[in-house]
Amino acid sequence: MPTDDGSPAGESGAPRLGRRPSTTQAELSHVALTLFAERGFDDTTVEDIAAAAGIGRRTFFRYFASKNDLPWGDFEAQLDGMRHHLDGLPDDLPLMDAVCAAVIEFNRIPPEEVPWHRQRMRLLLGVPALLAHSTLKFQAWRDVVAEYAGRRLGVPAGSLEPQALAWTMLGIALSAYEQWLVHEDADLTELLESALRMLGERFAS
Amino acid sequence: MPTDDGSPAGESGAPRLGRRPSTTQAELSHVALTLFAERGFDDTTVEDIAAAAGIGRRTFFRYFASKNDLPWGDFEAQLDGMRHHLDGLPDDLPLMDAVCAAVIEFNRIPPEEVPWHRQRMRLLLGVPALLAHSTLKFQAWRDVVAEYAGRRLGVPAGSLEPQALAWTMLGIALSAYEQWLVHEDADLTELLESALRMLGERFAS
DNA sequence: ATACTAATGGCACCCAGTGCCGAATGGAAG
DNA sequence: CTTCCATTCGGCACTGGGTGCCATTAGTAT
Repeated sequence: MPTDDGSPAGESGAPRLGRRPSTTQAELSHVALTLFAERGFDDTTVEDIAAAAGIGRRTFFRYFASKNDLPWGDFEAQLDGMRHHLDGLPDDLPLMDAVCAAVIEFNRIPPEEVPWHRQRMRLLLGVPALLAHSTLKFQAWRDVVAEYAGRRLGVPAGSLEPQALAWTMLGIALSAYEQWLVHEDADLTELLESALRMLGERFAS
Repeated sequence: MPTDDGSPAGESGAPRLGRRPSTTQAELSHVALTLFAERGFDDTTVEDIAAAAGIGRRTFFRYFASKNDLPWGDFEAQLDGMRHHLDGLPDDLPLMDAVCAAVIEFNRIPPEEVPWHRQRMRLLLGVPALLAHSTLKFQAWRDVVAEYAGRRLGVPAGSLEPQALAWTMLGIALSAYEQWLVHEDADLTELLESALRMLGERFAS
């Protein structure tokens, strides 16, 4: 499963042994997203993608576990980034502030990548099959938040408080994303901050 | 599509015309849940279920749009119930209190149905394929909450506030469910109240 | 050249889901 | 009882995602 291979293109020092991979996850992802934009997700078969990338259908499934994983790229790496960011926050920062900061930071995207990311998210949240599949990815995201919260609160990550907090954060982030997709000119960071602020005000009744 | 037929067994006044359905959604659902409990969801094929129910594979798909829908029963009817309950709440009840009350009411289950419901939810939240599919069902649930909140706030249901609120409520409910599934003796209503209280306290920092 | 390693991709297979269409089952009209 | 009609049933063939198996290919090391 090259899906979890950290060195897909083979730049690392290791002299490389055996036949080299003929493509990369990123390459496949790119090819696929292009096809999706042209014909739509459902009308693009795995065979189409494999053909467009010049590999066999069977080989495709060695790079991605499923067609649904294509738009996600290397999500695990991003999660590691968030974990790292959370660990670097000072302990005297209130838990909520820390988590909010992490959510905002996690979703900060460089201006030049905005159109690209928009298209990706429009797919993920707009295509039912992808939206459904995304739940499994978001579960991993929630785990990151819950583990941090659990550590800070001195309770198991699986207990109610961390879990509820993680779910809430996911909800806030996704509703901000929905707004972002609808309003072409909106700024994601501002939407996130606004949504977080709203929640605080509404609950502090 | 008998899936949205309100009178599956034919008790309504209409004299019935043409051949009568040979089974019902509820019957199929029951048969399937039994098989799932025995062999597990993934190891039970639609053909198995159809055979156990004494119908053809093709006919199965006239009662349920997908294998994933089996554990859900008539979710739409329950949503109607929640809509109705929300509409009946007094207008001077603060929005948050109203929504919290509705969430708790929606998830109140008669004691005799607890074991059954536990098994259903254990499936829905434990089997990846079902968890993914559930996102689509929860979307409808969120819409109910968001529409009420939008009406109360005088803004479109699709705007940030109602959406964020609906997401948050879903998150709270699901984290309470997770606890409920882990702790055999826990009371769902208490868990929900506890989770909602927690959120209020944490955000009122 | 040989041996070893790793990726490729064809083939057959399973399963979910769908379109098509004739057969079965009922009530109502003659 | 027969005819007509509405509705469901279910077989058949097909698409498309995903997997196990295994021979083939393309590299490195000796």
